[in-house]
Amino acid sequence: MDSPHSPALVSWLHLEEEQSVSYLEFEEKLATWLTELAPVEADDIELSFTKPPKPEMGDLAVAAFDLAKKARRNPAEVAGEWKSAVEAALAAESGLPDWMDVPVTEVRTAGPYLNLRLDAASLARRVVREIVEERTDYGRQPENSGRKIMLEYSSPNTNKPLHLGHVRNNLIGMSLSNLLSAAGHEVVRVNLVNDRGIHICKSMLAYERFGNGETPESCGEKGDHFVGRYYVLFDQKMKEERAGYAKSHGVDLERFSKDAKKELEGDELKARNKEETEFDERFDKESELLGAAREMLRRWEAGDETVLELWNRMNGWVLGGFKQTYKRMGSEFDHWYYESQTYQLGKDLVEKGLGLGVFEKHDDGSVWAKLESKKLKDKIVLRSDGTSVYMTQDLGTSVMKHEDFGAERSIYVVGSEQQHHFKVLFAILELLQFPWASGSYHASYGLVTLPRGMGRLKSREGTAVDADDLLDTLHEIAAAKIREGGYAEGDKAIEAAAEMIGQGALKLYILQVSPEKNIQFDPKETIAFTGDTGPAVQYSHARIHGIVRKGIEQGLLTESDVDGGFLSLDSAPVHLLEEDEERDVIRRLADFGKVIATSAENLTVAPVANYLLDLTKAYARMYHEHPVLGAASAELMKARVQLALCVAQVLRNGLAVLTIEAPERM
RNA sequence: GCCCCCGUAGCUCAGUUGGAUAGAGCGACGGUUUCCUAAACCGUAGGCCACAGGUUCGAUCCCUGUCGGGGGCACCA
Repeated sequence: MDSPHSPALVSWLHLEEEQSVSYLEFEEKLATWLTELAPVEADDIELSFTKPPKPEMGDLAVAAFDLAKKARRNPAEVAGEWKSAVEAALAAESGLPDWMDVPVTEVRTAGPYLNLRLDAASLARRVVREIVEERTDYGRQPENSGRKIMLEYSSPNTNKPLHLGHVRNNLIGMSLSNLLSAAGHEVVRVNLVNDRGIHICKSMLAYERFGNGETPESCGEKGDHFVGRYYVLFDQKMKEERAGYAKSHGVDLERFSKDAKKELEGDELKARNKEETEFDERFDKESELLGAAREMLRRWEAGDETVLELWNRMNGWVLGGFKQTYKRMGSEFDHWYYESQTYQLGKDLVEKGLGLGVFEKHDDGSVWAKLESKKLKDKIVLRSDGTSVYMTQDLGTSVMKHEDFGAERSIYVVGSEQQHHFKVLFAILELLQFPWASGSYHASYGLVTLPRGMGRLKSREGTAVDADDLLDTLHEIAAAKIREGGYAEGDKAIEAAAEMIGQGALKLYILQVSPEKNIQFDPKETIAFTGDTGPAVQYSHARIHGIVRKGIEQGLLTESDVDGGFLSLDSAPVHLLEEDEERDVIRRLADFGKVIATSAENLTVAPVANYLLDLTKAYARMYHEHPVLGAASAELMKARVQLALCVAQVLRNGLAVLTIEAPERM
């Protein structure tokens, strides 16, 4: 790689540059160095390291398959020559390259593989130094990508409270923002609130008719649950009306029930289904309640003041409730968009697109996007009555978002059920020739389903697992566990710990699963707190701080020893850490930056979550085998304390990406 | 009918972007406690990586097909 600096400047910068090289960059340099030594010209081959299957085989492995293929030779033979070349370079009189502050101490071949062993003491010193110097920045890449990335997530409807699906959405959105920011990008987090439409009018109408002027304050209810209750009430009243309608029209609704249909087959079933849709269509047209809701929407769009006033009041209640939940979960946004303010925007765009031939007006006045060239079905963008649809609104908002922030990439965190919508959206944006359209990306994720028989966590509204209920339940279970085990004292401390642990359990449980997969959500497993769980990671972190406290108590360490959170680099001889379990932990600590970088490239935080679980286990093994405070010498004790503190720092940094708190005591 | 995603231990999930002997947790069975928090550690059992072809020196990973599960293909959002 060419340096942008002149040779003189580089030499002047030398010391500083060397220090700022992260372990991640060290591995990259090592890879290019190896490429140059390869017995086959390999400029076009990108070497990547893997881990040998067994630790005693070495620290890094490279396969010679690609080289061998290029030279049409035997891989093992190529590896053998390669090994000789590397050994010669290591033994050269000119010494090792300046950047190689962790020397390669051994090169071995195992068939087609080249296994390298790194000097353990140097590696320990280097990794520990990097962590101690960078602390919360360890694993982060400098903010030099020059890329601004916009992330839209959460996107709630203001007619009912947040549910389990929103929880996954928020967790993915929050953690992905943190991850991309850690990878050196500038991130803008945006929430597009869906605060308008017929569903909003339903809860408004129910409130207007049956609310008797009560408010969230008057009945001590969280605003979003309050409004959600009326949304459910609307549905109930609709069902009642439907039943009455059926009766007065001589239709037996029992005929449409699942039980009744179970006995039908083929044409009979088809006929019955048709009968049902026809009935529903008729009822739809004639329903008094639905008609009133539609009328309300018309008045809303016409700017009717009483409707707008009610809408404002109820939206305020819901948003107030959402903000409480967001705050509790740690969800933050840089900017909020409201559909009520953006839903008209797309119309101008459509006008413009008509000129470009992207859209086409039909005889009935409706306007369609022509998508044949993208191998998609045409999509309506303006109804025959001139009103806009979801797609129109999203087109407008996309343009507005880009005008406001000019992000190079725009990521939409939205469930996989909307894959088709985004495929169409991006296709239209491209046809409209927005240069930034290709930077659009749908970060899709799967559903969260419950195992059957899980009624306990169903929401107050009875439709889905309510987010607040879920957080409360986890909190309570954690609190009970803490009381039982006597892990904390005082109500305040118990409550605080319970909240951290309950959320840690939930967040890690959800984030460790790859986003594209559906999650089978089993609350029991989430709050087990043992094994591969968030609390286990948090617990490791807390115990490390417990060790330091104990060390000070026992007079083995002084307050000033660990003044800055770590021991000083001089006082902790980490090169003494030679046990297998210690080396394993050090190697894992070194890998953190790579995990962050590749996870960011792949737009998923799941590997970060799994990395933390693995690090936790590796640490537990080490801790179990090798006493820290009871180490054979004071020197070794300090080295182990330092390593433990490094583990705690990396756990903390990783948990921070996942928006999980790292408690110092539990 | 067409499109997208998923299928790995009894259950819930990882799997270094195609490489060496496929890994965890839970559950089961057995062990470890005068020792820094047992919310722990160690061991045993448990696998045709859904199935069948193909590409490749090499496939859990890529391609095609079949089966199974989920989601979608609105003048709903």
